[in-house]
Amino acid sequence: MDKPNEVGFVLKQINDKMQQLVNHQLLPFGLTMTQAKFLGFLRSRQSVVTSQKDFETHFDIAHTTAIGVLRRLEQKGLIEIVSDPDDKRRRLVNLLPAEDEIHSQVVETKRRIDKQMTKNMSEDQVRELESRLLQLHQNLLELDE
Amino acid sequence: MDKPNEVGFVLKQINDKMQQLVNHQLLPFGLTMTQAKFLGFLRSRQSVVTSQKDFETHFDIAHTTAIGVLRRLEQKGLIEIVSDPDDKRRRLVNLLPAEDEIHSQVVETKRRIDKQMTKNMSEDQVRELESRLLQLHQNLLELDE
DNA sequence: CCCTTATATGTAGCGTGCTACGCAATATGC
DNA sequence: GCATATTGCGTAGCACGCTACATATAAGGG
Repeated sequence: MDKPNEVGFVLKQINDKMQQLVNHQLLPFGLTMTQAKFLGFLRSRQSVVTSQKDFETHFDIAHTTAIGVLRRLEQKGLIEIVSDPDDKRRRLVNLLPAEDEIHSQVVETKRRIDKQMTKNMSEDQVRELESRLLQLHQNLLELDE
Repeated sequence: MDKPNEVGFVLKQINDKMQQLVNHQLLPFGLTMTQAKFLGFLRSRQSVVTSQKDFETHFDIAHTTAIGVLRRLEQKGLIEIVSDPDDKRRRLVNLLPAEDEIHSQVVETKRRIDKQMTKNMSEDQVRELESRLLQLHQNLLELDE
């Protein structure tokens, strides 16, 4: 019998561990990995009006997932969610000043862990890894029709 | 500003999509990806007595997570959980005959998705990818003390 | 213009990760 | 042998994925 593919197994192990570590390191800021990523995305679009839908599209998640994360960020006073007067279906998401105070530390934390993950690989190797992973992701999306 | 590391982002995208696809393909059997992995592990140890603790160790998960998954498998009549007479702290997990009936189809499903994930890579490239991922995993475990 | 369809958001409820905390049984140290 | 530490399992409760179903608004077709 041919050796079973270990890639899927390892991918999950890595993902779980990464999330666990990032969550732990973000504890001082009262944030989770997902919440930090949401804030990072929002910040990258500071000049663009952003609705809940944009989070779903960017992260490829179910809309209900986005609602939950955004609600928690709102409760922490880091964002506000307001109705769009031009399209009453849409709910727009805005950063609040409170996010400014933690932003740079959160970014630094994420950068530190990213560095550690690939610390003993050359730039070329990281690029190679990244492209293989994107390929793999593409293969999965195909199955999704 | 240097380009942020995309590896972590893509890893999560892949993992979410993989889980979603596997869960969908296992729907006919009433199983989830995690449940199928638990059954696979249990089957690989048919000659060895296996306790709940062994699942925690093998998958590197919190013991509470294992309890939940095992309980659902028990409710489906695929496994049984019994006390160890030699060490009353331990709870032993046994496969039930009902699992036999779906086993081969579940394995085939997992193999099919594994194949698809790496379909346009050579054996060498898959091995290379796997070793990079293991390295990355190791780097994360270091941070974990 | 109305009717239908598509879009954006919402609630409810589940699976699987986690932490915090507690109990009982075993192992260990003096 | 007894006190203490460790181990294995348990409950409770949270975050974040998901699906199924519902609602309101907007867009489009005739």
